[in-house]
Amino acid sequence: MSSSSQFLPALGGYHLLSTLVDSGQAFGWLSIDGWIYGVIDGRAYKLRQASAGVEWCSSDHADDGSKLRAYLRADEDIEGILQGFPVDEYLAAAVEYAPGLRLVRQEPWECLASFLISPLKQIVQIKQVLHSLRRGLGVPVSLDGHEFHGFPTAAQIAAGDEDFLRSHKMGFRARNLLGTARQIAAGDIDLSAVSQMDYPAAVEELCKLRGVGRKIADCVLLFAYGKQEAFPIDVWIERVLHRLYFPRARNLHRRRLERFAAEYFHPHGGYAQQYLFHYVRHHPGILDKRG
DNA sequence: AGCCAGGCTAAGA
DNA sequence: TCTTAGCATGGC
Repeated sequence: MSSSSQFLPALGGYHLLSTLVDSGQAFGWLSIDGWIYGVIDGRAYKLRQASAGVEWCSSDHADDGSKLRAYLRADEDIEGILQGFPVDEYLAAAVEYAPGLRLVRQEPWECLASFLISPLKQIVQIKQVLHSLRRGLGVPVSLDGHEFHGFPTAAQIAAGDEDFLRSHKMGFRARNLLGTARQIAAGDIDLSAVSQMDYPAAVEELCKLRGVGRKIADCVLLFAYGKQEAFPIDVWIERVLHRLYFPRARNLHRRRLERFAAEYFHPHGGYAQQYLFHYVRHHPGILDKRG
C-alpha cells in the first residue's frame, strides 16, 4: 500500500518542525522517521521538509492537497507580515531565531478542545492527554502502517460522561470539555458562525463556552479562525511584555498589556505573539535581564 | 522534593 | 469592579 508523495511549492521558507511539532499552537503532529505525521479532517498526512517546499503524502489517494494548503496557510504573504512588524530588537531576534515559523489554520473544534485542556498543564502533557483521547474516541486512519486517529467530534464527547474524560488524565478540565462539547452538540453555540463575526463579537461568543476565557478564546481565534488581532497572553507572553517592554512598571494588569499589544503590534499581533512565544520558550534567559 | 505548567470559575471584598 | 482560593496531574 505505497502512495507516491507530492510536492507543495511556494513554501520554501517554511519550517515544519517549529510550526507543527514545537510551536504550542497545535498538539497532534508527531515526528516519526524524518517525517511529520498528523490528521486533518479525517485524513492522515505525512510531511517532510524539502529544499524548496514541502513534500507530502495523504492516506486518501484522491487527495488534491487543498485541505493541506489551507491548513498550512500556504498562500499567506509571510514576507509582507514580517516587513510590517514594528522595528524592535526582541522581535527581530525572534524572527532571526526561527524564520520559518508560521501560524496554521486548524479546525475550530479541535483547536478549541485542545486549549480547553491547556490550563495549568505543560505542552507535553496537553499532547499526551489529547493523544489519549484520540485513541479512545477518534476514528482510526492508517498511513505507512502507522495507525492514527481523527479528533473526536463534539457530539462524540458530549455523548460520554465526565468520568470517561477523567480517565484520560484531564482532571478538572474534564468538566469544561464536556460542558463545552454539550453546548456545541446542542446547537447552543455555532462554531461555523464565528468566522463571520468581527473580532470582539467572536471573543464574546466563544467566552460563553464552559471553561473558555479571554486567553483560550484568543488562541482559538488566532490558530483556527485566522483572526490576526488576537494576541493570546499566557504566563510566558505576560513575562515577555512585562520584562522587555515595561521593565520598571508595577501593577501591570492583563488589561493594560492587551491594550499595548493591540496598538504596538498592529496589525500583526498574532504573528508577533507567536514569534515571541517560540523565542522565549527557547531562550528563557532573556527574562533575567534587568531593566 | 518541590515548583510550576499556553487559565478559568466562583466567591468574597 | 477587583482579588483570590481552588482546581488535577505530572514533567523537570
